[in-house]
Amino acid sequence: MSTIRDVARLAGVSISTVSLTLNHPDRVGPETARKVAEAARAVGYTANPIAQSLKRGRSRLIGMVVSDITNPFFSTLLQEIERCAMAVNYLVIVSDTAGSEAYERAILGHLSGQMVSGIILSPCGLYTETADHISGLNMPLVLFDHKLAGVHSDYVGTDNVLASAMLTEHLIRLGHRRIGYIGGTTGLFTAELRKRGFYETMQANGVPVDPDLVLDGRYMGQAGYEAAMRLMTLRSDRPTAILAASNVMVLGALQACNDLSIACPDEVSLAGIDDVPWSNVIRPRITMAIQPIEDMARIASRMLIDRITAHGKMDQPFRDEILAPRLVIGQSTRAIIAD
Amino acid sequence: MSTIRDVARLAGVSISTVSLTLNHPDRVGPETARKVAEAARAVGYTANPIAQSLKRGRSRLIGMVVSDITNPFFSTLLQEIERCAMAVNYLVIVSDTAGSEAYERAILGHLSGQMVSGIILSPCGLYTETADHISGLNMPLVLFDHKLAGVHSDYVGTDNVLASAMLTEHLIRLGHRRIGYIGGTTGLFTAELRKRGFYETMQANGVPVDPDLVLDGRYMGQAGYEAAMRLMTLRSDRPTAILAASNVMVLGALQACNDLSIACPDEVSLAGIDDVPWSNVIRPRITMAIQPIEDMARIASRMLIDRITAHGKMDQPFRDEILAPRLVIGQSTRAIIAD
DNA sequence: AGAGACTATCGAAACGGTTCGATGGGCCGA
DNA sequence: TCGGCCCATCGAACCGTTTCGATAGTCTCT
Repeated sequence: MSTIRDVARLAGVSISTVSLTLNHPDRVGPETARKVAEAARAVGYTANPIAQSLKRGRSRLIGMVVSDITNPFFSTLLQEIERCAMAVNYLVIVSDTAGSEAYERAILGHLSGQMVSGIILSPCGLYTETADHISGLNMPLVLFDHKLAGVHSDYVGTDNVLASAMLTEHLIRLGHRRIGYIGGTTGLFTAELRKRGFYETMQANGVPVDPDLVLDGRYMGQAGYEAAMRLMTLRSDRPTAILAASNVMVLGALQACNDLSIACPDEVSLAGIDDVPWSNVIRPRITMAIQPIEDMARIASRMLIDRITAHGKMDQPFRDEILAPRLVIGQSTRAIIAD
Repeated sequence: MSTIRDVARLAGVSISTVSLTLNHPDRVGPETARKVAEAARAVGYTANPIAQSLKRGRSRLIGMVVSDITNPFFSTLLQEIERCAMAVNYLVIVSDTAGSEAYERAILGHLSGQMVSGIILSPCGLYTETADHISGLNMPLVLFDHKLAGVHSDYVGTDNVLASAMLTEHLIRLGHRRIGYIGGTTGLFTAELRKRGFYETMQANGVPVDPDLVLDGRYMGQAGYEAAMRLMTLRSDRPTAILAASNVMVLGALQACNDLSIACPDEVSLAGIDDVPWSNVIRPRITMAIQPIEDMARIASRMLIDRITAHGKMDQPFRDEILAPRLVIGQSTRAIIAD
């Protein structure tokens, strides 16, 4: 690999002039600029990013930290981020915390060690005390999906209360009154909001919530399956509909119903938040409140890039961007025949 | 952030001694080692990875390049790689080429600029002439899924011929003779092998292949959908079974059948290579030749890490690791009733 | 006791850039 | 014609490490 020295020698100027030419073209003479450009091309020069990072104190890398990259919600996010980042010559380091808060802290440490220019984080924990560890990183940060109390940063998410409210309303309109709820990890930002949407809508419609029908599915397919199993095998009367707080949990619930030979939607209605991969070939087609993931990803990338390029002027106020989910009615929910 | 100088000052030794202590503990006196360790802990020292990279000529990063990170096949790969990498203190840069060969070359250039220690690449192109560009990178490289002629490196993949042969055999045993084939991108490594498995098995069983029934689905869901549409609306007698060379294409085909109100498996049998996301809630359950992706990912990671740590001793012969796919029979294929 | 081998430590030179302050030449107005 | 200013260019310091060669000091063997 050729270095800046090679270019300087060939162009007959000093290395500082070469650097100047490359970084601030307006501050060198036209003749010099030409010579340098030519020499650079001749030796096939590209600045060494590592050396630049060392000197500048940050690299052309951005970090993305999520809890499960296998979830299409996040892999789509990654795809979009990577596209946006590459467009401005950044590479993306991604890390999957598998839901471990300790791992997440370690990763964030590593990323800041690599002097990444910014981070997109979809946090996985409750963060009673880790919040300041995160703000202590002191670099452009965009929170995604989950918001953290005590962390000042940009944020992109959907209206979680609205998402579950829409689905709950839909189920109630179909005549359901015994509605089971499989929630996300208790205490988690989105989980609490979604649960609130459920409770509020039930209450607003005068439908009582049976506490026995509200379970924690920890945002995991397996736990969703188990929760649905529990709900559908209740001794007393089981629910006529189940609302699950995430895509993997609703699929787990569907699986449970299949295994129990309980027909959906004939015997139980199923609905969930988030899009489901390959939703159009899953039978029955699930009724969902879809998060506009592509838009969210694009906005998050934009926000981060803006923060990075505006670094130094950190005075700009932080923004919350909250998008509305879209209700898509499938065949997994239907009106109750008799009471 | 504290530097090696802070440690040296506090420990009362030179910076080279600190470096020596940290990198070659056996070559310093026990007393010095203690002092340095203590000082390092006191100031909370962590070596700056960027500076190390610059000096050492490579970073603790590894690159992963795939054609579609949204495909669960690749996101699972990523998850596994990231786990293995973190275990030995490497971070992973991932890039999605969206199937563009030019983009892929650009990415590889960027990665080598970042001095990554190694790359896992699942190439997307035909590479008539790009092969040497890749070998020119001259760094540990593991090829995944697709093998490249002319590139000497480790390789992990499944037995592609076997995969399609198993499925073809299965269909023939069920009595199918008019079997449609939706292949991957023509010319691509895996696509050609899979097609070969199909042809060979047909021939071995004395079943003629109708060229009109063999289409190119370019490994994409949409193209798979269109190909299936074409097959199922043929004027002359349409196939009684379709074999698709990838997960997304078989789902596209299923979608096409649904849209045409052609019942699967009653009117047409469907089978495909690769696991399908959420296969257990897709109705009918697809008959598949599943690649053992977790194993493949683990092996690929292992290979790469081994290469990296053994760098310098590049004399070790390159290995091909070819795993057998597993045939999983679902409800999407069934015996033909009458001829 | 002194030569030679070995050990522990150190100073200095890289790695490949960026950037600050200095330098000198050309141009302006007085 | 001369002082002051601006502009283009340059040298040197620095970012935080690693590593090579040098330098003492210690030990061993004759």
